[in-house]
Amino acid sequence: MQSSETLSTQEKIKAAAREVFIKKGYVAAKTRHIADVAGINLALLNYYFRSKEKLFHIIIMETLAELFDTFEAIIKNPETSIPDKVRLMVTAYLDTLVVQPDIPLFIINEVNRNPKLVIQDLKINERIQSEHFIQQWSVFAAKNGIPTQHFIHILVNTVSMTVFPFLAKPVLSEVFGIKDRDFVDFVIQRKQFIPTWFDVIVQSYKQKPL
Amino acid sequence: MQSSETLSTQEKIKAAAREVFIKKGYVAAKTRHIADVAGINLALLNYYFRSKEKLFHIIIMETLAELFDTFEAIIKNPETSIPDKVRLMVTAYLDTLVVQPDIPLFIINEVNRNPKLVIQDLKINERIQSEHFIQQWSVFAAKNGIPTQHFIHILVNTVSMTVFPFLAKPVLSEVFGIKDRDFVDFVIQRKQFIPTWFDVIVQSYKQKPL
DNA sequence: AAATTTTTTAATCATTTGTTTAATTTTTTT
DNA sequence: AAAAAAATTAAACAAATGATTAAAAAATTT
Repeated sequence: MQSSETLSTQEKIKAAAREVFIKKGYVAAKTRHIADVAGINLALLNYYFRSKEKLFHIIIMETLAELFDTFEAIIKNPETSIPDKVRLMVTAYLDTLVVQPDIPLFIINEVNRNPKLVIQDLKINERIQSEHFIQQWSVFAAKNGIPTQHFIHILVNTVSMTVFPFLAKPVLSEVFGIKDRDFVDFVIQRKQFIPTWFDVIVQSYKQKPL
Repeated sequence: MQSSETLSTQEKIKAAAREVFIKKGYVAAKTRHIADVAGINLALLNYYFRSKEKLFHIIIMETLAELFDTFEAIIKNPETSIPDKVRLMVTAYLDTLVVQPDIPLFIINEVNRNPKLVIQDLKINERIQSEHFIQQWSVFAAKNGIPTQHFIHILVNTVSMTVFPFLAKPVLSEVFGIKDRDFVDFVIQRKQFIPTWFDVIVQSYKQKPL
């Protein structure tokens, strides 16, 4: 076990690569910058990881894996209701993103740059398609009068409301004067609000179907 | 007046630059690629626009200006109610984005890369702060029991639900099998749904305040 | 038609950037 | 301690890239 001051060279490079790639994106990230941040000689990057591309692949895969681990654990839990799962999901992701606010733009950029990446190397389809969750949603939807095709809309709404503020952060900052500290408060408020809005949208189907 | 086949060299460069910058982003866009798409000699790009940076600045400013023209026109219209404005806004932007789906990621990337750009060169603050709109929202919020601080949340929700699907398009495509044609249908459905969800969220404040 | 200006082109420059090489230092094994 | 292996470094390479230059071609003005 190593202390945080005595990371191995490999670990220093990975930590620096994670920081730089997530902040700048693949194209704008430069190997010399990563080497500087890691405090190592440039050649060591290729010595340990062969190429920028290969190093990047490791970083984005680890980042995506962490996010999907959370997702998978929550939707596959047989103990929680659908609204519980939404609340857990929103809370988990907002807690993560508050301390790593650059992750959404990073992921979205790289998935757009290479869409096959997601489905090929990670086997997301298998991981997302949980029998339990599909079944649970069907029951929930039926009980609330929600048409099957609306699953994707409601899912997109929830993810949108959770993730989009991090993409729009500079706009909120410059146009609405929401500085870093205010932004954290703003996001913390949404941990409560978003699950409520989810409920409100769901309830609306019972009252008057769209 | 020139026909579309006989654009001036300047116009050909701008059209190509718009296409390439929006598709690739500033860093990944290469001047030689822009020149190729425009069908002109590379040196002409610098002859007419001095530098890649200056050309880019023109493109992003024009793109932002178009989007804000729409926004300004809608919120400053004294004839329409708040729900009307939401509906008009959602419809206008979804219609635009269906034919130019790469714009959201382009804007978000470049605003994140240089946040000052938005507030400095465009004077967005002045344009957004409409006395009429602020007044109208105050009345609307009071009538529906919406706390003042929730304005920003509800605005962010509406924009999130409208814009985010275009950022997540490859995920929807690869993970949920929503191909190009399906995506257009999906977005068209949301032209109706999002204003309804806005109403639903607003209504929820009357019934039981958060 | 001649002169002048504008536009276009091919070639080149200077810098950046990902990667490699060969030598040196450090660590591990014998 | 000697030998072998692993890690590190400085230097350099090759390709890509934004920009410039000087000459040629085209258009405009005189």
